Amino acid sequence: MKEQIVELIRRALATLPAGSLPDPLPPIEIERTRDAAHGDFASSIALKLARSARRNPRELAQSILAALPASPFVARAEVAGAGFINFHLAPGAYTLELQRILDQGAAYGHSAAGGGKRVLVEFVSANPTGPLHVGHGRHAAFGASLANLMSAVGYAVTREFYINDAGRQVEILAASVWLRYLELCGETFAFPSNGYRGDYLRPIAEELLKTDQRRLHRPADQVFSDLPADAPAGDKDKLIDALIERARALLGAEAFERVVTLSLQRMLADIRADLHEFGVEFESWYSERSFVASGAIDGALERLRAAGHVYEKDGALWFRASAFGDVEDRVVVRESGVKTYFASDIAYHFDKRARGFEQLIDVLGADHHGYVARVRAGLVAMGQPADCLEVLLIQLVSLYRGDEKLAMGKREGQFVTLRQLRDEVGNDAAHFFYLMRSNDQHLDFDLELAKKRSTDNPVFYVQYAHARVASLMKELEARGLTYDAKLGHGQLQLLTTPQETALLRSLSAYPEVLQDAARNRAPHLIVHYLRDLASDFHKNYEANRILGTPAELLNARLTLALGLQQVVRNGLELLGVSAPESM
RNA sequence: GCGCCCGUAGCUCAGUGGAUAGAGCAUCGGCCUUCUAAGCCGAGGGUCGCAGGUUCGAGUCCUGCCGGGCGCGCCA
Repeated sequence: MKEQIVELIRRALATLPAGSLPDPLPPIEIERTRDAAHGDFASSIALKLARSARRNPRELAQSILAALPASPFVARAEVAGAGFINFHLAPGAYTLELQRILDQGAAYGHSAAGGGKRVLVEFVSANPTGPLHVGHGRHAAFGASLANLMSAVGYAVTREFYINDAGRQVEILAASVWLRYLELCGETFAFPSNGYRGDYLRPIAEELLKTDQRRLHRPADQVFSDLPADAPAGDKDKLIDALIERARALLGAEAFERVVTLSLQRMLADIRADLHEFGVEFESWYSERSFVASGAIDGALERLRAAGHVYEKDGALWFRASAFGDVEDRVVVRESGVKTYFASDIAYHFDKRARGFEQLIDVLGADHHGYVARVRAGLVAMGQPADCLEVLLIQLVSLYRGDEKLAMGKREGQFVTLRQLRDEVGNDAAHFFYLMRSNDQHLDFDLELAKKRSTDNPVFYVQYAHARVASLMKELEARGLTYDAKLGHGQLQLLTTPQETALLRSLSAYPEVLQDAARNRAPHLIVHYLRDLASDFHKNYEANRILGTPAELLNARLTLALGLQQVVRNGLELLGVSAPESM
């Protein structure tokens, strides 16, 4: 709809004398007006062109207006204010859009604007060392919805979960499981503060006891003898490293690896199940372990070395990140010869490009912001364009129960899991609430509100609009009537009340909202739109009775209701929220 | 100290450089014979943190300051 108005202006401009306008022309932009007195759409093109054309804006607007081709969609256009051109649409333009909604159904609002560009959206990528918590839930909801959005506007999207199953944390995980196993064998000791202390490891330890019986049992004094002291007096890092070494020595490398593998498998299975239950799916689960094993990291480092972007200092190998926009250089190979996580991350991001993805989107926690510049530096050093990587940082989530803020410190070990949250408020409310705010805004998640069955609760309010239409159709049937689509579509000119007009206008904005939301990586715009749309519907529902009116009006109004229902369903789908038939 | 994010109504937040800055909640006042009152109608409520600058036009862009959050490892 918007595009049609833009096209009219484009054609009008083309008829103006060539020398009077800048070349090339700036993009023609029109926007929905805030004030109905200004019509439906407004363009400030004359204001923007006035300077370079050295003409008075209003006068320029007048000549554009005069050159505007006639269109059945535009009732009238006029110059207003400082030089705006306001377009008042013919009612037929909106009813035509309503027909388009019902013709296109689930595809309404979708476009090919993305041109099939291959985009990799990486999100969640939680360490497989514990269950997902409420913060991960926001990442999951956001990443999934963003991927849906970009897919809807024509990008070829792949969702990827990067499994951090390599490195020291994995060994800490295995050591932690083994210690729980030793407890099951009757040993008692102080659990190291840097281990994974959550109860979620106990079932894995129990499984280990079943499969291996007591073969991995070693007395606690043997395990802990001559180990560094734990924090706060000692060094918790040294302790855990020594403990890992001790476990390897006492069990043998092979047995320890088995504990690693078992632990990883169980943790990952839990994460996958959790996300699946949440309705979040990934096309790609990319294992760091196998990536490391493929030699890709050495390859990347070699590439950097060949290009002269690394140097040795203090026995370590440094990447010259400061030459590519980072604030300082970064270590890629430690003095010990062990590669840093950063080295594997450079390689990983390069690998994404090598797999043919043009645009890389990382959804990360806001605490990773310091990481963005160095990863981009790595990509640029490897010959990739700086803007191929886009990092979207997600701010923290705070849980509330009404006014009471819930403590969620990981330190206290009492973090709330995504599963607990889902169990309490349900998947729909979780998705919706996670997506209500912009990603760069802290999110206050009110559990009480999310469960409410009333208008205060936005997810309920929106779903209720959908259910109300379904209920309407049921009541229609109960009264022995049927919806006559043909009659309805032919009588849309009867939709003339202020509420109907407002609803028609709002509905027609959906494709524009999708474009905006996708372009700005902002699923929350869909949430706000749906809330407003639902409000327009409820107002109309109260003001204009549908059942009991003459057949022409009845079917016209049903058509509008069904169009609303379709758009609500489409929007909720993008958010990962269900559209119930009854509530 | 350096870096990133945030600062808009009592609260939580929208607001691709456009016209008189919006929504929900909360508060106050109304509306059920009639399709779900799980709803609707109305009212009050603003120095867009402060100060400069760019622009025909700034909540939006630039600079400086103030306040809040987060991060600054040869951890991952």
